[in-house]
Amino acid sequence: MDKLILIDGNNVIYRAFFAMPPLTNTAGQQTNAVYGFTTMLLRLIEEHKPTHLIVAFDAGKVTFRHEGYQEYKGGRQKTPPELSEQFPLLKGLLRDLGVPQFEIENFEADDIIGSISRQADEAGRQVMIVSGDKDMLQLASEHTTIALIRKGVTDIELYGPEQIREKYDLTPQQIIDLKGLMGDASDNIPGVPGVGEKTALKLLAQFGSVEGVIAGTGELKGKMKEKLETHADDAIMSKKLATIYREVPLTHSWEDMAFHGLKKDTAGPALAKLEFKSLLERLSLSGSAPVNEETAPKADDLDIVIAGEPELEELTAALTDVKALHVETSGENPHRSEVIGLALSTPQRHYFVPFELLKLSAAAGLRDWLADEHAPKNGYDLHRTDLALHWQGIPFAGAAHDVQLAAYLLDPTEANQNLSDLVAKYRLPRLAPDEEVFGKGAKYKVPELNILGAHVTAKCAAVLGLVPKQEKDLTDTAMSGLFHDLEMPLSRILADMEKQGIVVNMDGLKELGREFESTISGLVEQIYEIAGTEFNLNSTKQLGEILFDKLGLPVIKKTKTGYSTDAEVLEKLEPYHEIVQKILQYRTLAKLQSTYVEGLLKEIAPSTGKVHTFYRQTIAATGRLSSQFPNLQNIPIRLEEGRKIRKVFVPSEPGWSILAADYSQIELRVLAHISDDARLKDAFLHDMDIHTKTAMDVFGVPAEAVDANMRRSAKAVNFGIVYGISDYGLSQNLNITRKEAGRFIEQYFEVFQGVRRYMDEIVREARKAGYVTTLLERRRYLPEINASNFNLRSFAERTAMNTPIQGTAADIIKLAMIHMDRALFERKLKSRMLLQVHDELVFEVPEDELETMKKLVPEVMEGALKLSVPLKAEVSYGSNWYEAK
DNA sequence: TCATTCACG
DNA sequence: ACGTACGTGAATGAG
Repeated sequence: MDKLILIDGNNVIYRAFFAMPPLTNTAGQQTNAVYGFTTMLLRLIEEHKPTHLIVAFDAGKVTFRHEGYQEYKGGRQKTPPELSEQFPLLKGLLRDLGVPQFEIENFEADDIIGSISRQADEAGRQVMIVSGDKDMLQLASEHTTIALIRKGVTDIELYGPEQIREKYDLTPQQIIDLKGLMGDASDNIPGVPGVGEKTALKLLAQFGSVEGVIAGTGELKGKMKEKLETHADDAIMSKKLATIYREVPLTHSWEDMAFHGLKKDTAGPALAKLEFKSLLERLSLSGSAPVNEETAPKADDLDIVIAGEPELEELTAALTDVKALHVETSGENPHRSEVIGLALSTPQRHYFVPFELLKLSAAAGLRDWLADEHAPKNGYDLHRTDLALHWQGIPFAGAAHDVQLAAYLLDPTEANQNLSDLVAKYRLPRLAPDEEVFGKGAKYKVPELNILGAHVTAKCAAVLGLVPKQEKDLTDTAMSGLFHDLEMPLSRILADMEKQGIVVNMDGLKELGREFESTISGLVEQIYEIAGTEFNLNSTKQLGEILFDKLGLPVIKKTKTGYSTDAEVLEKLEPYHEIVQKILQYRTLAKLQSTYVEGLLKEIAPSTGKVHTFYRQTIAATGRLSSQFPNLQNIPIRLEEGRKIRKVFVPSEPGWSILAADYSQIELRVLAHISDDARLKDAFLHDMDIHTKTAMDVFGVPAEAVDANMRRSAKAVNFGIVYGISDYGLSQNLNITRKEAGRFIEQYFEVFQGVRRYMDEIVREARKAGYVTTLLERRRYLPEINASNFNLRSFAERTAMNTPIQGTAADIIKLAMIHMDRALFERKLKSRMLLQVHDELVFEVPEDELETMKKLVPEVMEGALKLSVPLKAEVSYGSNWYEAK
């Protein structure tokens, strides 16, 4: 049998507040009303075992009652702040207990209860209404009992229609008439002056209702008759005000009110947080959820201190207890960010420190803590934090657990791992997304202090909740070592490299720009002349019209939006028209000019004369880094014109050199290791030219018979193998038919059978486990590996083949960077690591360290990880990056 | 904001 | 039959 309990939340918490002694928790927050409410609630649940349960709250300042009577509830005292502070605590606790709560804008709790009970009544359901308000008695019926709270919170008296008749000799409906006559001082309902409970009951016994009394005043006499006649209207209005509105539009269903028992997993921590130890024991939850330092604080009941100068002292004393830090910064580029403020979370309290405060001498202790590498910090994107603080002159060290970085390892393909998404993923209390608080794009605006402080502390508290959960997940997925010993240490090294930056010779770059400019303008002129018209050369649409409509060149390829005009298409069109080659040249130079000359000039920091890139450690699904603002991982090298750009990257001190070292064929060496292919391993053990060797084996010819074309094909096949080969892809790359490409692949696998075995095995493994891993256990999930859609599945299969290779190579160079950083430190070398380009490390080196570094760098890189084939690193140096080739 | 193109490993 | 090579970031035009 269903049983619904409806609790008048506002009324009960109010009574609890006055009934309980002023209990406070260790943080000084008063919790007596919440405690009293909870005691009553738990008792109700135990005794009555409801299947459905609702706590209703008032919502909105103006209720429909005010529309008729301005003074309604006007006489009521303002809610004491000690009580209003406890509302969010109660609401948060109810959520964690698993008790549904309703609020409906502009209606009071009793109207919600009246309306729900009417519907339940009509459905013949058993209902119990809990309140301290006698008005509720009007809702009693055959199925509905009213539990009136008398004294304290647990002393309740049950009223059905029967009990109401016994006590008052009235029907439930007549309760309204009773109030209409006697009024209610607490609600400022006037009633009839001089009529109290006794008189009212007597009158109702005689006339039945307010209307009956008014109609029957003729039968009365003296003072009573006079009062009733002059206040007849008041009585009618009072009755109206006392009538509970039972037609509130309800959007909630019966299922929404279902109560499935206390949510043990969240109830324990929530009660522990409020320090309700006796309730914990009563529910025997204390064992399952001890007061836990890492327990996530609830977003809406944080104990927040917005620090001003006086609070800095308390905060400084609390620093040893800080479990999380969040520094709020603006903008995408951390080298140009403003620091808005920072939040610190201790298990008890959360502090928000506006940035201005951090610069005061009173904040010296806090700054020392920030700079202390032995003071561990948990946070979100601490790498960014480090940089933003650095440029404000505040050193940062001691990153221990970065939740963004951990989330990346746990699922590197999950895009946009912002804090509020992470919090939702781990089912922690909701955290407002930044856009909600700051606005997006051009509308970005820092809100007023209280909103800002609440949000930034909520982010910090979210970190606090995420850390233990992620640590467990990292351990469960065998990535704890990868996280703590590789990615976390690397993030500090990256920050150092970025702060250091690399000098760009501005004059040299401008000169290069002028050279490009003169060639470009010449080309543009010629192209317009040949085309017979001027148009926007950068518009693929306009260019397509010129080439294919006006000049009638054959359409090779189409895009979603029209003609394709990419380099591959243009190269095929070259024989048809002289304009094509000029367009290709223009494209090359325009790219260099806009991206590398103009783009790079914009990124030179005036204060340092350097470019400071930002390596992102949480973007690439394979574990590689990416580089932004500017991207220094795609500086031209393949074509001589573009390669000249590298001449402007120079050492920061006179007499120093740029030294670059790159891994030779690292991906194919990794493949040799993980596939354990005998021939491939043999080739690397003898340090052969791998593409020539592949050509020899695939075509079955001796070394001297391998011509340039054969080597080119073999090279393409090797690339294809690393990418997860398909005949179609190879045919595109080599410009041959799919059949021919297929034959190449088949021949390759005939010779390199270990590679074939690996490719089959890794796909099978991915299908079974749902993910693939690198040598260092870096993981990538491939949910589409079992898709029925051919394209999706094929893509996932190629990814399964490629990720362990590309990812292991990424692991290796990351290890090398950590070893290199350590080596430079231990040997007290002045040389600096500046850049990483996937398989290459770039340093600036003083003259007297050149010989040391020429040996040390390749040694460290080659020794980063022991494989079954040797790793090989080649070093070169010069007066700039171009010369280091 | 999306699509196209092109720079890199 | 299906119709793409793997991983990135920046500039530009179009809607």
